[in-house]
Amino acid sequence: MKGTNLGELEEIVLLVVANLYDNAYGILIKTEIEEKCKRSITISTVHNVLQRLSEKGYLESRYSDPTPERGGKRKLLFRVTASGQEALSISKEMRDALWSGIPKLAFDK
Amino acid sequence: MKGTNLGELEEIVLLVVANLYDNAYGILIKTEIEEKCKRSITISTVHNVLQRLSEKGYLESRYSDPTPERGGKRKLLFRVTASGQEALSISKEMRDALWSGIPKLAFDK
DNA sequence: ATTAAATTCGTCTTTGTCGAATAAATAATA
DNA sequence: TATTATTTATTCGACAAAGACGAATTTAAT
Repeated sequence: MKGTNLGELEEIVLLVVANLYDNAYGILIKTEIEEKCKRSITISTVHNVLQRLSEKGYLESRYSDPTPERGGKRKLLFRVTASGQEALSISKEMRDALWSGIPKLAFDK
Repeated sequence: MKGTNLGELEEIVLLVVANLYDNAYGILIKTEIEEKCKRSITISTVHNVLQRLSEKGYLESRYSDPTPERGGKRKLLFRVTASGQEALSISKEMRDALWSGIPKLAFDK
């Protein structure tokens, strides 16, 4: 990709952040990916992608307040930007169009 | 990816090969991607992906006969394998599920 | 020989992936 | 009540896999 297209993992992370709406931060995103996508992934991989998506302008972030639990450090909360939504939509429409063009025969036999 | 997941371009190429059904070979795949996906791509990139998908067992190929045109060299024709169809379906279902879980609010600023 | 349609090679950039380091809270305890 | 765990989080550094090209090669017709 020359920087414009969404990578395979990038798209998943973006979708998961949208799913988590107001509560999207590293570890929750990780567990969500593992459950919803039946795929294991480390927390550092998640953070890496999160950072790249932010640099591309597809995510924005802010820090939450610390919570009064053991280890209740502040969290970096993410949100999909307008440009991120756009990228997701384009990607979806493109793939939907390709799927709709597949002849029955192609997949039977 | 640890070899198991479909890359972003890999998925597109797989879908385009399915679209082209009986006539999927390098250059046609390239032009098809450029038209359907509004995205430029070189022929060597296409061949590179085609080869990787074959190694992964998602595509199978055979040579056509040469055609009686100037430069009508034999073509390497591709076809999506059962395992390739499976990979495509899994990927689609996963993404559809993620899309269906996105709350309205997430995208209405 | 030349030209055209195809595929293959070699190389480099971007994404994907992880382990280990670091940070900031609460809990334990001497 | 310092100070040393423990826990939840994020950041860093390194490497593998996938994406992307230009140039080289092959094979057919002029």
